[in-house]
Amino acid sequence: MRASRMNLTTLREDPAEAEIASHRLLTRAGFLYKSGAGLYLYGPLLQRVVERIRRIVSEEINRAGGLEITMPIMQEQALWERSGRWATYQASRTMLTVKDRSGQVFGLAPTAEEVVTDYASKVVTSYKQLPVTFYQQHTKFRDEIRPRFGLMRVKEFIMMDAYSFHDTTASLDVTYDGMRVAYQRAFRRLGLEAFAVEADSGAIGGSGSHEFMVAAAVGEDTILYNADSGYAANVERAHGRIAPAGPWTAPVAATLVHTPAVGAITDVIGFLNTNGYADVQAVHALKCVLFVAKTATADHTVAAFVRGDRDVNEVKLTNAITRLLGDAGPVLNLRPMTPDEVRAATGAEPGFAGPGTGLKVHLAVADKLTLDPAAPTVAGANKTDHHLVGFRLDRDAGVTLTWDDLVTIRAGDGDPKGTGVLDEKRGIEVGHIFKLGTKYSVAMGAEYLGQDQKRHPFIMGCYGIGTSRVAAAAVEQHHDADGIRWPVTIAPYQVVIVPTGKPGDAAVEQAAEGIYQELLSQGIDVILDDRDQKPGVKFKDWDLVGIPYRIVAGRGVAEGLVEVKPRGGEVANLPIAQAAAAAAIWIKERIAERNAAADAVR
RNA sequence: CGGAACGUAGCUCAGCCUGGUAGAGCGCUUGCCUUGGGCGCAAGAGGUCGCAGGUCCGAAUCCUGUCGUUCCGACCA
Repeated sequence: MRASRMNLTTLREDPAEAEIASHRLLTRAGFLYKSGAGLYLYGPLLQRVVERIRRIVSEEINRAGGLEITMPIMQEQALWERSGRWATYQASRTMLTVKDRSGQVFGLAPTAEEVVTDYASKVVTSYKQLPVTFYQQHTKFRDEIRPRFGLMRVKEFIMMDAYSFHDTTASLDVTYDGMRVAYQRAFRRLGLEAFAVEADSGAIGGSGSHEFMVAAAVGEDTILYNADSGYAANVERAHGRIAPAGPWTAPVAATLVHTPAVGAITDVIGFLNTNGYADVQAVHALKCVLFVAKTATADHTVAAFVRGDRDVNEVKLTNAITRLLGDAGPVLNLRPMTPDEVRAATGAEPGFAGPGTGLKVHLAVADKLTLDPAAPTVAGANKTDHHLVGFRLDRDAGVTLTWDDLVTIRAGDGDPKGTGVLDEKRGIEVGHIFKLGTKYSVAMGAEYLGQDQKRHPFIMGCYGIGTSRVAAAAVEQHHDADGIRWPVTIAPYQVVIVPTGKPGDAAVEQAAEGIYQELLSQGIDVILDDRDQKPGVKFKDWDLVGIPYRIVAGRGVAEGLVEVKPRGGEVANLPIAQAAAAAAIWIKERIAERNAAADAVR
């Protein structure tokens, strides 16, 4: 490709709304154009990057046995009602809908379990066809509350979504592990350092779920991990060991104490320390957080209790409530109570809620890891400006408690698998694998005929990779002060040739053209920068765009030399005749490294 | 959903408080100069100031509404 024909448009200044490197650089280098909030046009360069990502992902899913298909983006409401997900997606308002001329309502695919399950139920009729995996890489829609960070969180994006069908859980386990390997191979070929973490699988079915994370400070997920034991989990599901609270000098019976205008636990403890309870600490307090959990049929008021120094994990709480509700669930939405709702539930100003008498909620859940029912605590008294000191859950509770896992694990907590301590980092979720079980097949009546001559619902797995998000994650992981440093496997072009020198310098132009033609003939994706620009402009542009390898034909040409330079690497001078071969070899070596890394995946 | 800010040239922004009919830098076009890190010289094109009302002799500027964008927040008691 000749640069004069590429419609290359680079910006010298950062776009005003870009907060993270990938958004900033992709916009400045002309890969990305914002069409609306959370809506982006992929420019010619990004199109090539996405195409390469797509190809590598497809190759790996194919290798794992996947069959590529294309499913409709517009999906009938009736189909989604068969799985029961129409209501949940309407409640959470994450699905965009459209109407056709007759008024029929369609959802725009956020995922495609319903469509593919319906398909499988029609075309997969015998156990002899199992296992089978269908997948696509297609546009998805999510009505995000807040799209942001450029390509990272958008309303419309490209996702690889795969769905596997099985007759046994053992078969699902095999495919699930095969997909894990395929993902890891794909990410290594794509040049991403991704790692698998245990993920929340929701309270409904699902015997396992892992997310694939790219470590990045701008990531929206928090991961707890221990490099020694290999434990890694999303904070939404992470387990840990937490040191128990030590003893303190508590009154024998729960004692009502006037704690004027101190609602927050640290303030309450500080107040008590100077008013007769010198050794009580936040770990001895009982934190009560009030929520409203919405299900399809009702709003349930919920009180959640954790130790005073810890936080409630809303994902864990949602799952706990769903387990508690059973058939009355699932929880579609969980939100903190408004101050007015808190007053109604406790009869007190916010800040003084507790599990004693006077608390009026439908459900009360206590954290089993951090709370000891027999230990004395400090709890809100459900009376403005008052706490109960020496309160015991086993003796003084005014509500019926359910014990479950609610606490948010944090750095410094013990590794649940061993003796080490957990650390914390941020990650970008680029993939997710999930054992679905029979949730969709049972709901939708998707069955096959087994060897036993009986009908059985499919056992399913589903798997996703954020194809377009991978491009953004790659930039987050590979950039420097000058611009993007694309991994060779996904770079829009692999080599750029920059002729410099006086216009009409025939020797320079011939050298550049010769190298260009030679690389083209070798199938290398190469750019010849034939623009009438000063060298500085050209160098800046290609560093920004992130082409991995650069050949400069300039003042050395008189001595028969050109310069070669990998992006971010050292300059070397080579005879003109050797430049193309050197570039081709360098490219092939980098690709071979990626493939070797992929082959090393266990 | 709640709150705040912003919307002026392709981009980044100034002008608005104190109304008088629009500016800078970059980019773009043309010509000259020539070419090793975006910064040589000159000339030029380009905006009914998001949209709709209102006030006024006069509105980018003041008022109201509306649309859009961005950021923050949604209560851990």
